Amino acid sequence: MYSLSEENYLKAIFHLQKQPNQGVSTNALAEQMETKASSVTDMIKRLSEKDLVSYKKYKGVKLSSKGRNAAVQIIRKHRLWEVFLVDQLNFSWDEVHEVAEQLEHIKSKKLIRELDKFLDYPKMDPHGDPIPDEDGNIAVAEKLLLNEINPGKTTVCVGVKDTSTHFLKYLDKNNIALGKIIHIKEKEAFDESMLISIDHKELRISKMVSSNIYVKTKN
Amino acid sequence: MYSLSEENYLKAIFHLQKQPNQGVSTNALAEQMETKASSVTDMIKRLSEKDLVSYKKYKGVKLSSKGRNAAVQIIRKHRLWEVFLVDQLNFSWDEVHEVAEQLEHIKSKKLIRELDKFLDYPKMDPHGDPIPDEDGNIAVAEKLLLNEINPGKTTVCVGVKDTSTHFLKYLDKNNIALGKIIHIKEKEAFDESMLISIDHKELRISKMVSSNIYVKTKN
DNA sequence: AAATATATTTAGACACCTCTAAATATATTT
DNA sequence: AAATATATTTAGAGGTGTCTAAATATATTT
Ligand SMILES: [Mn+2]
Ligand SMILES: [Mn+2]
Ligand SMILES: [Mn+2]
Ligand SMILES: [Mn+2]
Repeated sequence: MYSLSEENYLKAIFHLQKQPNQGVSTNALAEQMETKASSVTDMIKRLSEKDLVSYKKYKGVKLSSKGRNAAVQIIRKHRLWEVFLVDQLNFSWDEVHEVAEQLEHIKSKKLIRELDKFLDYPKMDPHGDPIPDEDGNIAVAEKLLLNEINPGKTTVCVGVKDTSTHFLKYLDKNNIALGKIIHIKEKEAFDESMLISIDHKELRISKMVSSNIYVKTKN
Repeated sequence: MYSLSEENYLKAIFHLQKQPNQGVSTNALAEQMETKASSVTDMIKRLSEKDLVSYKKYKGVKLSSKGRNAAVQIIRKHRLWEVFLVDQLNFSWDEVHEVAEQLEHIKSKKLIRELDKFLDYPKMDPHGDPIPDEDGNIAVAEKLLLNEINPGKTTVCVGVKDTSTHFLKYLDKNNIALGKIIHIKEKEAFDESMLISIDHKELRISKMVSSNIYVKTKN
């Protein structure tokens, strides 16, 4: 199939292409891949050769449907493995990403199908991200960033945007987790910090924090 | 740590070095790795550079203790994953090897420790091979090849030498599996074929078969 | 519109791992 | 011991994926 490197590029392009439906820039891709722009250009040409992306010089890359499909399958595997690690192997949500980055490249249809069954067909990974189904469909959850919600509202935490160990550990320390009820008491105008309450305890969080927590407003 | 290729070479050397305690020949290694002798020589030099093997031109390679340790850890991972696939994910013993070949290269101490715990510290893989412990110790089972046993004896199947899909499927078809009681009724002198009984049913097997089944004599 | 800054590509190199063909060393026959 | 066969290494090359430095294209300022 595709090489480890190719798979990682496809995934990176997919993630970057999310918001705008236009081409992903070489520089953005270089940053995501932690490599140099020139290396990206090289790889893009190879991917283009294999019809995994469409590429016009200086205009960025877009995934072809073939490329998108490959990317989604890798993301499916990544997220299923993350569920496995947390639910079955006692990993915490800040420890899984690195290992899942490796496991997502294992090639075996049967493996991933059986893993899915074994985990009882989970819909979400430990960070609240949806798990694509076998056909590549991804459920779009109605979720908003906490910093966009007005004071007075009560919400449920349904995901995180930043999935870095640092951020996740901060959340653990402050009792913020998926499913937790977050009530917004105040929003400071000048720095957009918030006073929230979780488990009947008050907590002040910066915009940096509130803009990385996904919530669903609770009726 | 080590590259995928390096790990596969280390494992191959380990397996070939088993019987004799002398160097593994370039050609033997080339065959095992399904590659060319010249490629082997190249790689051996790199492994030697990293003190993973000792190498004298024209005299073959031996694993250093560093190399042996690396090899054993990979084998530990391979066999633990095989147990996982069979016990938890409904794989049959002839399907696991290919996937385990990939999974054995995943790098995570915690993963393998938790997997071991999750599987309740298995001692054997689905083919009856011992799983090395965390320190690299490998239990030596008392086992003999079926073709070395005399007629009249009753034995238990404890392992297989050939782990190819073909052979394992043949065994499935004939109800031969780990733990099965095998009674030896006759041994034909001229072709060393055997008449055995399993589950009260008689079966004639060739030397090719009997010399790939490990058994333990039953009292 | 020209000048400047930024983004992207190209050129040339290198590490890793593989290959074929040729050279050399070791083992086996005669 | 010489001849032959086999095993191993060396030489030279290619693919993948990366890098730095230089060239070129696009975007932003003035
Ligand atoms: Mn992840
Ligand atoms: Mn995730
Ligand atoms: Mn195996
Ligand atoms: Mn096995």
